Amino acid sequence: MNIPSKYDANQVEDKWYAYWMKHNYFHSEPDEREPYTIVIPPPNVTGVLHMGHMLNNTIQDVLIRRARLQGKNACWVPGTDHASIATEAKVVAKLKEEGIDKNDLTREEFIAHAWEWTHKHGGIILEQLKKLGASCDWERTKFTMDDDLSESVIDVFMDLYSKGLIYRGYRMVNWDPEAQTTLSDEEVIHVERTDKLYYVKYQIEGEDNFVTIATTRPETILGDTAVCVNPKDDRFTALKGKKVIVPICNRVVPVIEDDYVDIEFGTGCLKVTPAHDVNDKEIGDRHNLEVIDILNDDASLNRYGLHHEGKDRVVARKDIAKELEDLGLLVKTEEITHKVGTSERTKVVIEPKISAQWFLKMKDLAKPALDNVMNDTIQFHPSKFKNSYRNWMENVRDWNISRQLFWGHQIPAFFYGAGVNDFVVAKTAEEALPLAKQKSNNQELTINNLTQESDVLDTWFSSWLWPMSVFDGIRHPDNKEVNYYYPTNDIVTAPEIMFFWVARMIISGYEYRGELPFKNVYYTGIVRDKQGRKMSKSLGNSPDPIDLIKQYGADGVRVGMLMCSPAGNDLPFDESLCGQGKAFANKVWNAFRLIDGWDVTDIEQPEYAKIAVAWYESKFQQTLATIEDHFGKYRISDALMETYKLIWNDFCSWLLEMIKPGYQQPIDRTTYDAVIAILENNLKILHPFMPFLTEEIWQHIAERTPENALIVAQWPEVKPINENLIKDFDFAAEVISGIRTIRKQKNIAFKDTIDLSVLNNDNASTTFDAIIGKLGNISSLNYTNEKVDGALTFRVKSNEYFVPMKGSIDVEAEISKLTEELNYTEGFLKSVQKKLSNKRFVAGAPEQVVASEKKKEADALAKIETLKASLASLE
RNA sequence: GGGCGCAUAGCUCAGUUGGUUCAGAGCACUUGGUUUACACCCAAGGGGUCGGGGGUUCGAAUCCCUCUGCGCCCACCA
Repeated sequence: MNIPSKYDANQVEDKWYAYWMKHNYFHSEPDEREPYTIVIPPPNVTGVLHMGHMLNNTIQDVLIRRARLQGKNACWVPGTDHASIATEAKVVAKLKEEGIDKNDLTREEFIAHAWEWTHKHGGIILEQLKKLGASCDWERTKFTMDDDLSESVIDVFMDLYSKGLIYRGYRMVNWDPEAQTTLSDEEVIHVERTDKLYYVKYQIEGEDNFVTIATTRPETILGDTAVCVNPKDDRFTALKGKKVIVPICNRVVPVIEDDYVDIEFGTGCLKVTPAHDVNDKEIGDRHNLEVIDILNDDASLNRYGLHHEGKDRVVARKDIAKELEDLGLLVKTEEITHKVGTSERTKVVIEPKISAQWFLKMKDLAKPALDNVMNDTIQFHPSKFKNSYRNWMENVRDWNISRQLFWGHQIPAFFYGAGVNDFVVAKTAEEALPLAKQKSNNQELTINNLTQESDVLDTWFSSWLWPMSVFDGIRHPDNKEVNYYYPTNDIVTAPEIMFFWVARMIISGYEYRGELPFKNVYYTGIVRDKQGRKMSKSLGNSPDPIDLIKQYGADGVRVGMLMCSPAGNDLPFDESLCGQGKAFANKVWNAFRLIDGWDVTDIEQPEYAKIAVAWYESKFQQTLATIEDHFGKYRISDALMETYKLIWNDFCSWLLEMIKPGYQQPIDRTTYDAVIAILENNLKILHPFMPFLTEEIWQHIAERTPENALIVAQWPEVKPINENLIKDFDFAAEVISGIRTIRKQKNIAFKDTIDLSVLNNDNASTTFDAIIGKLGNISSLNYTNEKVDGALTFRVKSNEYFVPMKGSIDVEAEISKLTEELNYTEGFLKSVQKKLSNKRFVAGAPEQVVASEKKKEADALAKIETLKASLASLE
């Protein structure tokens, strides 16, 4: 065979990905096997792969590959999200570069541009996932604006409307002046920042007296329609029933009283601007105040801004503050730290704005979604996220689902009038017309009187259906696919989108299929740099995943990412971890090269090889059980680390060293075959983590038909564990370690053989003696009944080992070593005896604990005896 | 303002119901080692009063209280 001495990851990875694709291993069709399904969290269609995607998709691929090896019908559905706001913003920016203003385009023209952009950039991210080794069923690739998925979205909208769960209302919503659309509450991020708090005097009507209010937004003064104090605040009793004059616009507004006002804050006197603050709106509603909206959609001042009309709100704020100062109405300013709502997408400060929007009533829908997470029907990993989930669900508010954008699913509603409710919900104008005639009581209506709602739906209103819609389970709830694949098994996502996405998928799942959308939710952490900062494009602290793959191989990067990513904890990413992954690939490759280079003959199997193989088989089974346990608990990092240690330490450092034939010696066929079988099992359990490397080696080991590729091999079967063998090995390993220590201390090269005598106080098994002889390069291993004079010694448990020295030994050094050990043992004995002489311990502790303490005491006593005897013989 | 979580070796983290093999792993570090797979390697070794204080218990990294320092989520205080 032609085995290269260096492992070339890039070349190997491209080769096997192409091979897997060619043989269609990733594709799934419903059959008799148990399904194992994951739907990908669809990345933004025009996005590029970042480290978060790398982590997230590596985990999904590990899970799906493992399931495939376990003989399940593994199906990983990929796809992308149209990402309404984000994509529209990109298209707007691109058009702007070309000198085109979105407002000059018709809806159809704009959407054509958006599709062009989507076709150009969409799918890049999916190609990048292939480099990572993602074994997605690419034939099933979906896009949230595919015809069938769009139709599902519209169907759901109409259904929820018919159930009375969707309504249109004139409400205070979050307005993003940059994107010029409303946002859901979840899309508003509260950011702490320091602003100025302005104290402004309002003259009391008909008096020379003033009242002072405090505000962070002096520009909104122009929209003030009242001044409010707390009725319990006796400082302001004189103000009752009076009116004040709003500065600059000189509007005369009433002084009202409301419990909402915090007596402690500012001056205890609040200006009320119902159009621009949620609380003010509520106060306004209670007191029937006029609502004066002073802003345009881009957050510049409108005609109510008077001589400030047309200025941006931020500019106007400064200018108005200046004007107030000039008027002598600005008492003072002070710094204030508070939280300001900003747009998740555009980062600009959100403007509360009253407008007519579409809402989904959430409260009743949320009920089963809450219950089934709390009772673990759907499991969260880690479970700590149940708390915040519950908190959100219990306080869930109606979901603003309309967006003033073009790119997305246009709301299927047709207006026949200007009123908030002058509409009917229908797929087409033709279907809408009779309904409109009926609802409006106007038989004269024609199709030309109908206008479709121009708003589109929130992006999440399509992704919340993803686990169902990718299997066409909305339009055809009884189709074979959805019945087979749904509910899916796992969803792997970031806690940041728990409310945006996870919660809503659970809600829609129960509403439309009456059951959970997935059984497990695995929350990944945030990928951070060494300084603990979140990796982001804007900070420029994120390595390019594709560069990493080029440098370390996809397998290396996968291992690097998983080495440090416990579920739900942030991942402090350090590129050197990828180096560790690459080193591991190299290690496995070289182990294979060693085995591959052996000359196999039909000689008899040596006893030590038989034992070594039997030991590893048990060790493998024991470790496999641990790995399965980790997987069961979604502790992927631990599963990987366990696999890593098994292969590096137990397989390479111990087993291969134990059975390795001497220089230019052949190996017997029995051992060789056993080692190949062992290697194959190792490759199987390593495959989910390092798919490329393992397939490469697998295919080198033997000629494989496509049916016998590693990717579709069978997960190792469970066999009984010989625990005595493992125990005996551990003992032998300590002996070998003791020999190595003496060699190092005395500078005895490995190639020089040594003799070893044993005083077998511990009655230790002799099973591994041949192996001790081999790995210790022992010329003769003798059992003895008495101490050996003039020898170096070490102890394992209560066994004593003697390495006779030909020349003189360093008596002083031996004495000090033994004395140190004696002192330690005596101290240890003392603490054990103290415990045993405590009556309450003996009475209170479980029997086995007491017994073990007694055993410790006896062992220590025996050890002290032998140590003393050794010392005596030296002195 | 409400809620949740974290603090264990230089770094990143395990440590399940308090008790055998409880103070661990990987990396890093120190020392030695290359004719016989791998220096992306092998071997040996050092390193922690388990954040501070108090309590419960025969016994606490583990349970309780408290303090300190971080992190996250939610929330309409101008």
